[in-house]
Parts: sequence; structure tokens; C-alpha cells
Amino acid sequence: MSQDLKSTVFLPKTDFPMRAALPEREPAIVKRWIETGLWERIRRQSKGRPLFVLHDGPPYANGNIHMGTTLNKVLKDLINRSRQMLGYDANYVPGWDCHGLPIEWQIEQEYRKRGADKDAVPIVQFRAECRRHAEKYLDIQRKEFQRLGCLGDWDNPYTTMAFSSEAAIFEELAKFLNNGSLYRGLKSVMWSTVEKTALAEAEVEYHDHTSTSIWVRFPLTRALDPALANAAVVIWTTTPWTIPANRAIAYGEEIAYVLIEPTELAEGSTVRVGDRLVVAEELLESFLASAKITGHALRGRFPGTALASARAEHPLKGLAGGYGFDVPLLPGDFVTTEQGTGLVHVAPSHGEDDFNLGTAHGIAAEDTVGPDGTYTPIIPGFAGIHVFKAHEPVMAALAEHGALLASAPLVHSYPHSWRSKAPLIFRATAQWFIAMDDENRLREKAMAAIAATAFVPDKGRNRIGSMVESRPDWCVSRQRAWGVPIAVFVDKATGEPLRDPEVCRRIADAFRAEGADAWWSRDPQEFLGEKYRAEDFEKVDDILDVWFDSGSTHAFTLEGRPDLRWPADLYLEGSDQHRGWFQSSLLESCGTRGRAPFDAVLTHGFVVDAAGRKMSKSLGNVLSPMDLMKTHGADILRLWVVSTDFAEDIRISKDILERTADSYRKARNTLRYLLANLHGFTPAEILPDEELPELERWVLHRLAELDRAIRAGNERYDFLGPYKDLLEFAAIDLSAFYFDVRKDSLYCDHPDDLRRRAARTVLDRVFDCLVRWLAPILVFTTEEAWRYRHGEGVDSIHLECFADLPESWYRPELGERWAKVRELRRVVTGVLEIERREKRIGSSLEAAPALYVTPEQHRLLAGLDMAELCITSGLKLVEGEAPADAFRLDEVPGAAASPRPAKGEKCLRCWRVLPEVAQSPEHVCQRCTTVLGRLRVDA
RNA sequence: GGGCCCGUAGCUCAGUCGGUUAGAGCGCACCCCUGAUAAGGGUGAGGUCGGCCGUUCGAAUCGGCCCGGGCCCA
Repeated sequence: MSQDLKSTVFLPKTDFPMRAALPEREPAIVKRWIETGLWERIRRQSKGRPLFVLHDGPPYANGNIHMGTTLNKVLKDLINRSRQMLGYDANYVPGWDCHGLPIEWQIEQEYRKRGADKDAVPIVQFRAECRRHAEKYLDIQRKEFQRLGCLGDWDNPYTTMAFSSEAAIFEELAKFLNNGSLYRGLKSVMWSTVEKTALAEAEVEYHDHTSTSIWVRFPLTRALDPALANAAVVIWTTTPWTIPANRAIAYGEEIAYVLIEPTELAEGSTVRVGDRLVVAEELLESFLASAKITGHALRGRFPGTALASARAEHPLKGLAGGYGFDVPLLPGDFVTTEQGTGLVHVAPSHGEDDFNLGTAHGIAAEDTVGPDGTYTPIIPGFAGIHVFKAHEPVMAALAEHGALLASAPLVHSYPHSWRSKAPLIFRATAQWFIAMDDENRLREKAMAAIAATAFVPDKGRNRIGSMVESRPDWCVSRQRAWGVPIAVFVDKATGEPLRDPEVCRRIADAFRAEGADAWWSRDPQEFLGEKYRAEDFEKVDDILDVWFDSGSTHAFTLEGRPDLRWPADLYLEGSDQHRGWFQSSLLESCGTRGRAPFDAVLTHGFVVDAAGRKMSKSLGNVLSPMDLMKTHGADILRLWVVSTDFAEDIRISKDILERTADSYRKARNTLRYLLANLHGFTPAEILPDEELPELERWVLHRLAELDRAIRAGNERYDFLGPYKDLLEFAAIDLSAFYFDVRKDSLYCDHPDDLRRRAARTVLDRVFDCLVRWLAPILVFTTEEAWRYRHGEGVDSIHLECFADLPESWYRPELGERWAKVRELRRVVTGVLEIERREKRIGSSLEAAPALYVTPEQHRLLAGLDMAELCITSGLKLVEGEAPADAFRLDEVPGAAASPRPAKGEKCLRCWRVLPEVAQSPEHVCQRCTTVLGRLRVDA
């Protein structure tokens, strides 16, 4: 091959590497963004544009980021960057949730490791350690999010533990205090009688424990079904000590029950022959065995609904002059037939289900057991007895009343304190609540706000709606240390909380100045001022539920910052937040401002493994984003996010990431080929649109079409659709067609040739559109490509917007025409493939086939050079009937192609096979002869 | 156990109001090129639409049940 000729061919030329090496290159780009103040410059430059506010749901400042946080933050970044490039001022302030049990727990674990005791440390010191812990992880996560390429005001994030936030959170609470919605009530919580404290689920360990289970008879005093006259229902419980607190019985509406009469008893049975007893049909056998009933008569069978409105006598009726009340039978969906009798004894003070069922039917929990585990004076006959020592006396009393039908020891899993290892009880404790249905009508406002909010996807509305519709009052108190205190004073005389805006203001001021620690470090009298005396009030030391903290972020972030706006355009979190942040924000805002703090809510699914299973240590399928960034790079992870339907659960695996990396390579190579063929391109080369060949006009049309799809997709937060269009455009329209066809011109035409200038004009537009469209996704790769295109001195691509394309580019008729042209082209490539199989050709330039078409198809091809489009050295277009053995495609009726070898010899410069080449001294074609001549003149 | 949701090719996804032989890109196989070269082009294989039962002239699409999975409750 002549080296001379090769040097006259304009081969692609670029230093933009084919191999991405993202793990090495990306960190340097992050560093440059930070050093050049990219974020601040984008903000300054965007002043005056319409504001777009995506309010960040705060991740918890504990531990490293995982795939879930990665998905969440990348999605947010994608939306922010897209809005920014659409012409908005997309200001994004990230935040962190800093208070709460998990951090407290970690600090406590550290104490335990070194043998220290949390309770021996002053609370303010303990809180300081929690604060340091949160700061540490906030910093770690901030770096990890930046490494992912996420842009935001990382230097000035919001945190729930900032003094100003703690003050604002309290001020929000004070609004509920002063409007009367915050009240103190009783609630059944897990309680350790050893530590005399409430415990959260995370502080509970489950161990086997031997309990005494008992079967107890409750005589019915009223039943709608006459067959149940003089009958008694039988309950089963593993905590006999809760019987004195019994206030109801639960049944299952869909469970089948039977009415029986014992006729024969084994030795030792406490059952009476002829009694009429009700139990679940499915559990009859086990009941008969436990109660030593050896013979019985079946008297009836009925569904649970037959027990509606029934009432029963308390089995301790008359004991110590008490228990004279009847208890109602209530339907409970927690009733099962796995164990027991299918009838559940309900003590609202001593169980979660019990409490909820009671609350729903107006049966309040009562103060039945004190902090030390002894019955209070309201329990006749047992006051002062510790509940763990109450089994014998309770069972004796039941037996005396003829109510104890059987008892048996039972080994089962039972909650214990992680600290003392002591068994726990459920106990009614004083807690603070925000009312859902008082005169402030919070539930009603929240339901209206849900109706007024846009949900993406819309099914989210249904989900949060059904939760808000049925949720109980919001319990906002926790017996903890690390958080914002419920800084309330309760009047010792009346038991009412002090509702005085002046006092609240003084508390808030102190919090703003020195943090919520002030609640403990200051003298309460300072807050109460002249008007009240501290000794008349009980100072509440409970901590606010952290959901109230994060539910208030809109107040101190959106309202609190002049560069943001309330309400937010969008909240975006995982679907678990329907119960979490979406709801706490909604309730907080509806209670204080009468509407939601967001116009729209977007939810995404969870990251699962290749089989659709959740990630867990025990399954060994956990992938770490930081590891994946070391092996693949952030751009690959970001592309993975874009290539999924994030409304549903999202799968990830090594294989899926490999496919993602394949797509990435295609995108990168497309940019690279564009860069390489734009080498030395200057604006002087640009041709006006009107002078472009139709092939080029078609490419511009495709750009216009994509532009519409991308803008429309962004409006409805659809990235997947446009992204697929984009990749398909790169692979099918560009790489496999346009680039391939225009190679000849780009490589071999003279630089001044209009065909080549037209191609380069379009390549420039294509690059410019593509690199901008990809910028929100491939934040690093596009930055790199942008610099290769415009030189080291160019500023960041991320300061740019999407290109504004002329309306005139959009020519749907070209789209239709070229789709048909390419169908005909497929007939030609089809026949070439046969020739290749038969080893008659290798390169398509060795062929000059004949294409037979209908008159209509002939008109379609008018003015087009099919040889050029098919990359053959010649093509004979025939309007009319094809030979019988010609190649046809079912999908392209009327068209056929016959093989014909190209006549002549191979041009040494452009490799086309043409008759004229033999006459050339340099063995090149006429076009190349002319080009060579002009190049020599130029030189 | 309850509420909400998901299941289409190896992977990621389209599939309109129920209507022709269920599509795309990637991957895979085979072939070509060697002037995009750890690239590029062409051709092709690949589906019990999770399963079963029903409604219908006709079902990926509508209904019921089941299986598998997810989130939230219990």
C-alpha cells in the first residue's frame, strides 16, 4: 500500500481515548469542579431563571452510602441537571437527618465496649458525642455523593441538628402545642421494669422464655344470636397477669367458631359438664386436649361475624369489689387460628394490637402497671404486686371464679432488654400525640392535600392515601436522649401543658443560640419568665420523634433559605417513604400551613439482586457503590439508573452492569468518532441548512425529533424512554448508517468539497446535541469530551443548556421517506450477505448489485445515490420486474436485488472498484485524481 | 396474616381500546472489513407474555385463584 496515498486520506484523528478508565479519571474531574467553584458559578449564572426546587429527603448520617442511597441521589441529580439544562435555576440543597436512636445506639455500644455506663454520663455530654458521630458520617457521605458526580450546595447543606434547625423544629411543635392538637395520652409501649424505661424495637432481643399459658372462660351476657344464650367464649393467653387489665375480646370475622358442650372429662379437668363453650373450629381439638375434655356434643357452628355486638362478663367479676363491667367482643384482623382458641383477650394497656383495637373502639389504655412493674391502685385485688409474681394469685382468683379452664407451660420467643436481659412487658405510658381528628381536622386537610398533589407514578396517591385515612394519632414522643426535646411544661395542678407563645419563644431563642441542649443546661425558670413558677410545672424530658424533625425540613430549609422556595416542586424518595418522610412532611405541613410542602411526589423502587430478591448480608448479594465505582466508575452507575424503570424495583448484578458498560462504550465511541472526524473543524466550514443534502437534513430532523422526546420526557420525569431513543440513534442511525455512508466523503473528498463540508456541518451539530443531552447522565464523560472538542481552556459543559434547535429541522416527511429508503437498502445488504457467504465478495465495495423496484419505490429514490447509501461501488436501479431468483424480503414487497460484481479495479485511495481506475497512472479513481490534484496545488 | 405493587427474549425495556405472525436495543452465534481496531459493518437464532381456570368470535391486555418477588404494616 502506498504510504503516500494513505497520507492524503483524512482519517479520524483524536486523542480522546477509546478506553474510558473512569475509576482513574473521575476523581480528578470532581476535584476540578470543586476547585473551580462550578456549583457557585452555575448558581450565579442562573439568577433570574425560573426556580426549580427538588427538596432533598435527608439520609441518616450513619454509615456509608449503599445502593439505595446511590439510586436516590443519582435520580435527584439527574432531575436537577436536566431541569438546569432545560433553562431552570435548579438549586439543590442536600440535607441530613442527624438525631435519633441508631446514632444513640452506636454511641451506647461504644460505651459498653469500654465498660462505661450511659446513665452515669451527663446528658449534654452524651448528646455531644452523638453530634460528633453524625458530623463524621455526614462528611463521609458527602464525599461519596460527590464522587457519584452529584452536584449540590455541599458546602452549605441543611441538617436537623443545626442549632437553627433544632430551634425551628421546636417552633413547629409549638404550633401544634398552641393550637391544641398536641396532647398527652397513654400508649402501650415495650417497657423494662428493671431499667424502668421504654425500649425501641432495636433495643429488644428475643430469647426463649417459659410462660404459663391459660384458657379462660368469659360468660356472654349479650349476643345477637339466640343460640349463644348462656354460652361462654374461651380465650387463651400467655400472660395471665394481664387478665385484670382485660377490657375486650377480639374475634376473627372470617374464622369459623363452634359451640360445644363437654359431656365427659378426664381426671383433673376444671371444666364443668354441660357448660356451653365457644372456640374456633380449627382449634377445637387442641382445646379439648388441653382442657382434658374427653367427650363433647357439638351445639352449633357459626362465623365470627355472629359474635358482633356481643358482650361478656369480666372473669374476675366481684373480686375485691371490682370488675363489675362487661367487656365487648370486637373484630380484630390480628386474630389467627395458629394457636390458642381464635378468641384473643384484649388489654389495651399491655399490647400493641390491644392498644390499637381499643383506641379504634374508644377503649382507652389505663395506668394499670407502674414503672417498677407493680399493679397500680386501680387494679382491685392485686395493687402493689409485681406482674411477674402475679401469675399464681391471678390464676387462683380465676379458678375461684370457675373461669380457669386449663393451664400449661409454654416455651416461646419473648422480648428481653438488650441491656439487662430482663424480660419486657407492654405497659401503658404517658406519651405525646398530635391529634388527627380534633377541631384542627388534620386528617381532612392531609387527604385534601393528597388529592391536590401530583404523584409519579400515580399509584403513590393511593398508597399514602389509604395510610393517612386509617392512621392513628401521631405519637411524637420518645424516651430517648439524642434529639429535639418536647420542650413543654405541664401544669402540676391541672395536668395540662402550658400553652404560652411567650414561653415558646424564649425556648426557641435559647435553642437557636446554643442548641437544644439548652433544655437541660438552662434553669427552667428562665424559660417560664416572671409569669410562672417552675415548681408549679413538670418539665417534660421526652424527645421528639425524628420523623417530626425530618417532617419539618421544609420549614427551616425551603422557608428558611432565601435561595429556595416553599412549597417544593418535587419530593423524591423510595416507596417506603409513603409511611415515612412523605407522610410526616405532609402532616406537619398540613397541620401548620394547611397544605402539602410539595407540588409533586416521585417515588422509586428498591434495589434488588438479579433474581429480584432484596440485598442482605445473609443472602450474600450485597453490592457496594464505592466498590462498583472502583471497578466500573460513577458514569456506569448513573447509566444503570437511567436504563431502568425506577418506578419499580430495580435489579443490579455484575452481568447487568456489564451490559450497562456495553451501552456506555457505544455512547463513548460515538462521541469519539464525532470528535475524530471533527478534527480541525472551523466555523468557516459550516454550510447553511438549505445547502445540505437530504441525508444531512434527515439527520437534523432526527435531532429535532430527539430534542422533542427528551424535553417531553423530562417534563414527566421519564428518562428511560429518551435514553433508549438516544442510544438507538447512536447505534442504528449514526454508527450503522450515517457514519458508515459518509465515511467515503469524510475520508476521501477534498476538504472544500461541499458534500464533505455538509457532513462535517452536521457532525458538529450532532456532537453538540449529543454531548449536552448526555451531560446530565454521563457527567464525567461528557465533560471530558467537551474539553477535547473545545480545548483545555473551555469551561464546564455543565454550565450549558440543551441546544435550541431551529423549528425548521423538524421534517416528519423526511423521517418517513428515509425509513422507506433504508428498507430498500436492507434488500441490498441482504443480497450482499449471500454473496459474502458464497465467498464471491468480502467488502461491499466489491459489488455493484441491481435493485428492482416498483414505480412508487422508484419515485421514492429519485435524486438519491443508492450506491453511495449501500456503500457499493455501483448500483443499477431498475423499475420493473426482477428475475425469479433475485433476493427479496417479505417485509419489503415489490423490491428485489440481484448480485453483480463491481467491474474494474480497486482505487488505491478510496477502495471503490471502478472501471476508470485501470487508466490512472496512480491507480486511483477520477474523484481521487481530482482531489489529489487539488491537494498538490494546496501544498 | 393484612394493605399496596411487580412478573413480556440471556439483560434492560416497548406493546394504544381486547384484534394480523408479540417488538426494540444490547448481549449471543455466524460472516465480512482491517482507513473508528480492546473499534466498525452485515445476517441470524432466541418467547408456554410467571402458572392454572374463566369471560370473549378473539386475551400479553379483562376477571378469579395459585406461584415467585418487593415495600409497608402486624
